[in-house]
Formats: sequence, structure tokens, C-alpha cells
Amino acid sequence: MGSIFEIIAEPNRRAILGLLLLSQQSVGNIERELGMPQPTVSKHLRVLRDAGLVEASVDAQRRLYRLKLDPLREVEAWLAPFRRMWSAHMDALERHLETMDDPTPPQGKAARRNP
Amino acid sequence: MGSIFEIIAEPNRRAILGLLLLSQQSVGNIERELGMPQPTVSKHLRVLRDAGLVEASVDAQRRLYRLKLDPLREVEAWLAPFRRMWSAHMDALERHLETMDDPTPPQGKAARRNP
DNA sequence: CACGTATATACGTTATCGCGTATATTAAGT
DNA sequence: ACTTAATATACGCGATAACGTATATACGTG
Repeated sequence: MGSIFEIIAEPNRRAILGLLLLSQQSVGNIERELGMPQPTVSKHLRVLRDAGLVEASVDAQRRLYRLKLDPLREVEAWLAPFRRMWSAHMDALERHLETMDDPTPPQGKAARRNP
Repeated sequence: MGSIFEIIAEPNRRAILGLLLLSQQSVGNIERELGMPQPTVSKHLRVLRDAGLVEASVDAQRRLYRLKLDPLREVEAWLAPFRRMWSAHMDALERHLETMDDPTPPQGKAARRNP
């Protein structure tokens, strides 16, 4: 499977990652919690493992899967400029609201960014 | 096409969005800049438009496409808890480094950085 | 109105993904 | 050793997405 973006495009995989956010989980737990058949879980876990998004430790017959979120940094990195863009718009809106004849000028709450 | 995640899973679409980050672009520009055949561009733009990621204004025969990044907030929202997680690890590492052969033991609860 | 330019869509093909069912593997308990 | 539990894999299938080629639509210019 190609990029991290394709990996997280799958809803079930996102669900699994979301569940693992709470704590590590056995395959059976994931199966029960998310209500998907066991082979499906295992196969998605395989994909996630190959992508480096999870890793497993063996607890007898169980495998406990936990998050390894390093690969998500690529998504974060890709998203960053877009986030900058919309916070730029936010700032513009703030500036606009500040200049609107407002008897109570914005103060106190939310410290200025880049003072 | 389903979720925003599937939309941005496609490399060419991410390329288009990346290009639009600079400024609005005509279809022909995208075609030249990214070196993909025109129908491909148009079809991806169609998908992006349906997803609300992009909107076009007509300039004679050209269509100028620009970003509309609202839908990306969903990605941002999904990513947020994971980001919190790895910055938590960062903080833990920092705390650890602070206490490493540091003659001044950790006493004040959070010696916040950037006072 | 004919023509070139710019963009959109239709169609057929190919590749891949996710699923379900069945089976293999590995460890535990008796 | 036999059995049960837990997880992994193999195989065939149906859906869908992306692509290339060809064609349609809309606009501007002579």
C-alpha cells in the first residue's frame, strides 16, 4: 500500500487507530469494540503494521497492538500550510472585527499571537 | 466519493491542492505545472469541487480554481488527538532531559518554558 | 459563421482494495 | 497428545477508482 494518506483513507483503519488512542488493545478487543469480523481486523492491522502505524507485543496467544504515530507526521506536515492559511483568514477576520465600531474592544481573553 | 480522507488520498489531487496554495490557477496552468493530461486534471478538479475543496470562477474560456479549505478541518480534527499524543511524548522527553544530571531537582510543578 | 482555444464529459480498460469464507499457525490447559 | 482459544493468512469475488482516448460544450476572434 502506498502513502500514509491511503492508509488512513480506510474508515475501519481510522476506527482502529482511534481505539488504540485510548490504550493498547488485543485483536479480540478491537473485534468486539468495533464490531468487525476478526479476519478484517487482522488484515487491517497487517496494513497498519506494515505502514509503521502500530506495533504488537505478544501476550501469550494474544497480540497487544499499540500506536506508533510517527508516520502521521507526514500528514501533519502536509496539512500545516493549509492550517496556516485558514488561521491567516481567522486573523484577518479578527482584525476586521477589531476595527468594526465596537464599543467593547476585544481585550483580555486569548493572548495575541506574535505580539 | 466518500470521505475527505479518500479525496486527499490521491497524489495528483494533493499536488493540485498544493499548487492552489500559491494562488488560484487555470486548468491549463495546472496541466502544465504538474505535467498531467488535461482530462485527468479536469476529472480531479471535479472531485475536488464536489468535495467542496475547490471552487471556480469563470474568466472567459478559462476557469480559475481556488482553494476552499473548510473540508480540511475534518482531517485536522481527526488528527488533533494524535498530535496531542506526540506532543505529550515530547513534553515527557523534555522533562526527562531537564532532570538528567541536572543539579537542580524538579521542584516547582511545571517550570513552563517561554515564561 | 467558421475556427481555434479552453475545459468538461463519456466510454472502455485495467488494477487494486476490501470483504467473506475457509484454513493455517501458535500457544494454553487438561 | 488432544483440544480450545487467539490470531494470521489464502483464495475468489465484486466494487470502484484512475487512466487514456475520443468527443462534446462554451467562449472569443477573424
